[in-house]
Parts: sequence; C-alpha cells; structure tokens
Amino acid sequence: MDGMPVSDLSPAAQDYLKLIWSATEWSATPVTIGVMAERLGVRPSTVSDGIKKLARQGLVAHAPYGSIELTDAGREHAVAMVRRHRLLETFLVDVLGYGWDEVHDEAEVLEHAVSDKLIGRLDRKLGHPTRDPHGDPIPAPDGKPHAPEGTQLSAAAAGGTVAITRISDADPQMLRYFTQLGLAPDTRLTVREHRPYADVTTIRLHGPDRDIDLGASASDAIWVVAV
Amino acid sequence: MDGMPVSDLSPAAQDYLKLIWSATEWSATPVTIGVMAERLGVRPSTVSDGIKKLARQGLVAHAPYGSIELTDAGREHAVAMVRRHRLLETFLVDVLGYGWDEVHDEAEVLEHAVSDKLIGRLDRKLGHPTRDPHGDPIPAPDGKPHAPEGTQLSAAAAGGTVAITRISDADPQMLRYFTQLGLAPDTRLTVREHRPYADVTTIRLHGPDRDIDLGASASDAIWVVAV
DNA sequence: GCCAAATGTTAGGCTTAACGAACAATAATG
DNA sequence: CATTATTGTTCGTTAAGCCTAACATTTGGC
Ligand SMILES: [Mn+2]
Ligand SMILES: [Mn+2]
Ligand SMILES: [Mn+2]
Ligand SMILES: [Mn+2]
Repeated sequence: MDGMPVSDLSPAAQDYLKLIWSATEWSATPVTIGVMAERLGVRPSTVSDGIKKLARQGLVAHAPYGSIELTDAGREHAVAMVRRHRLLETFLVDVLGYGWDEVHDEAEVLEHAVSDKLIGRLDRKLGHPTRDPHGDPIPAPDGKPHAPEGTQLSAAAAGGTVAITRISDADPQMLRYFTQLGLAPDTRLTVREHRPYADVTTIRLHGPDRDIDLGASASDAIWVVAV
Repeated sequence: MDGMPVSDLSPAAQDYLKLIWSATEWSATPVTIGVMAERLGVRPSTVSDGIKKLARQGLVAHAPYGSIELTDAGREHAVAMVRRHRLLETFLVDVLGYGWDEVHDEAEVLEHAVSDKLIGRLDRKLGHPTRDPHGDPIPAPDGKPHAPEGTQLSAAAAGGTVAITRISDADPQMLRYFTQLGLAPDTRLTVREHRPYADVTTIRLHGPDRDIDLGASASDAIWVVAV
C-alpha cells in the first residue's frame, strides 16, 4: 500500500530533510544553514549541529562551510514526508472542511504522528489525489520524481495567458487575500504588465474579467504555466 | 466549538493524566506508581519523577509514598485527552475503515498531535458520537462527567440477560478473538455459569444462540449491563 | 510487633534538541 | 588585496525523559 521508508527519524530530522527537498522544488537556490535556520525558526548553531548529525547518518552531503544536499537515502525520507504533508493538507480541506489557509500548520505537526498505514488509507479515501490544496504535486508512494512545471508570476512574460499551477502555502494571510481576489490553483489569467520599479504586476482574471495589481511578494508566491 | 483546555503539556504529561483518569473509570483500584510504570512501559523511577513534576504544576495530588489523585485542573486535561483519544479511534474505524483492534496505538500517538480545531471538526463529521469503537463513552467537549455503568462479565450474576457495554481495548489480539466470536459492544447474551476454579464463564450469545466459554482475562475485559 | 519483601524515591548518567557566546571561515567592499 | 561584514562552527549549558543503582519507606507474614 505504501512503499516508502518508515520514518524512525526524529520530528526535527524529518523537518530538516523535508525542508531541503522542498527548497529546491520550485527554485534552484542552494540550501544554506542560514536559510534553514530562518525557515525553521531556530538558530544557525542548532541547524549546524543537526546537519552534522544527518551527514553522519548518511542522509545529507555536507562539508563544513559547504552546501547542503540530500543523499539518495535522505531524499527518500524527504519525499515520504512531503507526501505525508500534502496528503494531510488535502484531507483537512476535502474531508474536514478546513480553508486552504488553515492547513499548513496542522499538517506540519500531524505529518510526524501518522503511520504509513494511515497515510495509505487517507490516500485511498481521497481517491489518490495528485495535487494538494495549494496546487503542489503529491509524490507517489514509491517516491517517483515528478516534474513540477511553471514559473513565478513575477517572471512570466507580459501578454501571455496562463493558468495558476501552485501558490506557496507559506503565508496564511496571503492565502486569505488570494481567496478574496478569486485566485486559486487552476485559475486562468492574462499577464498584462510588469511595472519595474513599482514592483507591481497587473493581471486580468478570466471569467470575471477583473484587473488586479499584485506586489512582489504576491507575484513571487504564485506559479503559472502557459495554457 | 471546543471548551476544554488547550494542552500545552508534553506528550508524556498528557499520557500520565489520561492514564490516571482512565484507571479509575471502570474500577476503583487506587492508582500507584507501580501500576502506572507497568501500563506506560517505563521504570517506576521515571514515573516517580514525572508525578512529582505534575504535583508541582498542581495537576495531581501526591505526597511521597502516598496515592495519586487528579486535581480539578488535572482532571480537565485528562478528560480532554480521553475525548481526543476516543474521537480519533471512532474516526479511524468509521471514516478510514480500520478494525477496532488496530486503532488504539494509532490514536495513542495522534492524540498528542491534533489541534482542538481538528477535534471539533472530527466531532461534527462523525455526528457527535457518544461511544468509541470499544463502547467507551466519549466525554463531551465541556468535560461533563459521564457515569459509566456496568460490571465485568466475570462478576455478572449467572442466569442474567445482559448487553455488552464496553470491551477493554488494551489487547488487540483479544479484540480479534472477540470479533471471531461475534462479541462487540451492544451484543446481547445470557450468563450461563461461572465455574470457580477453572475460572471459566459460559455465556450464550443471542441470535446465533451459541455457547461460549471465556477465561478470566476475557471475562474481565468485557463489561455488561442488565437489559 | 519485627523483619523481609515489595514498593517508591533519590542521585547520577545518557541522549536529543534547543540556546548564546566565542571563534573560524568565507564573502563583500573599498 | 586587505579589512570588514556575513555566515557557519564549536562548545558549554539547559530542560525533558528516560535509564540503573542505591537507598528509604511501607506492607504483610510470621
Ligand atoms: Mn513538521
Ligand atoms: Mn501545501
Ligand atoms: Mn498517548
Ligand atoms: Mn477505545
């Protein structure tokens, strides 16, 4: 029912691996100790120690002051955690009626507490979903790599017609704002213009045919593909 | 939606309180350090330390070498945990199709990871259930005391016709055996006889009208009420 | 009622995950 | 390219939760 490694790792280790994997899912920015500390809300010294231990366990490759990369074993654990996280988010929205802005923190805790059996049952109950409420792909049980496509809205060519692929779930407040505007995965729109120094992107929503101005943080959080 | 204290307690503390409450739910045996160590699978020294800390926090009353009792504050936390545990078990059976013998350990972990919001949603989704898959009452959100009734089958008067109120979920193997026999909460039966030194209780199942011999451990795990 | 057995407590260690302070290495700036 | 700023590492400490071993108290058998 589920082909991935049972995570006998600590919650902290699971979060480290998941974060390293996720950080390179939509952009190629190298993962540093500082970035990890920032995102995990702990001090760099904590992450430095933690990464050293994961390196000893053969889950990451890391030379002092060097960059951090997952080994094959580490990637397996990471993908398993991403799958758990996204299936749980999908469950919370589809079955328990949560809003898409409410699920991230709940899943962040639950992902460490659920068994592989529960994840298997959830997957079946949900009809083997392939995307979570934010449009992020849900890895298959065997951890098959999936090719995420799309670019940030802020980098999309003006004039093009696109569909939203995913929206970063990092900021619940922003998600609520997007809900108000009618922006969600699969929404279609046309990129009207990028105003450089104002850092504003103007888009036209299809359907209601409304024009919307988005700032840099918003147009960085939205990923689109040409349709 | 949920009236009970948010548990900012550690998983270990939550389990301690839940155990103390549960231990006196169906019998009046005093809760000792030894009993707790046994049931939690840790050493008595560990429990002794833990209880001392809970006493300092005002959640249990305990003088050295004395008996252990919950304070009002401790009872509130305990009942909240019991509610979580039993709602989760019910969810696993009713929604995810688990067997009643498979839910205890899963709920034992999940109960520490779910938010009050999730518990509220679960409760609504399940239609505000009042009993868990083993027949145990689910405390109301406000922690209202519920009066569990019934006696152990081993202590039920011979000749009487009774219904099963609850079956202890402590031993999954035994639960599977009961499933085979057709014994579950609400099953009706007649107590035929107790054979003293053989420690065997013979019952007659209504419906299939089968006679079954149960040993001491089995007839201690089943609680019945007269019908 | 005394003494041994059973039960509970204390003390000292271990591990994990966090921190801050001091230090080391790398990157950026003039 | 030298110096400063940024980033990462190491080390000593703390707090939980667990353990074992030694000790204290209570209980129950005689
Ligand atoms: Mn997490
Ligand atoms: Mn998501
Ligand atoms: Mn538990
Ligand atoms: Mn139960």
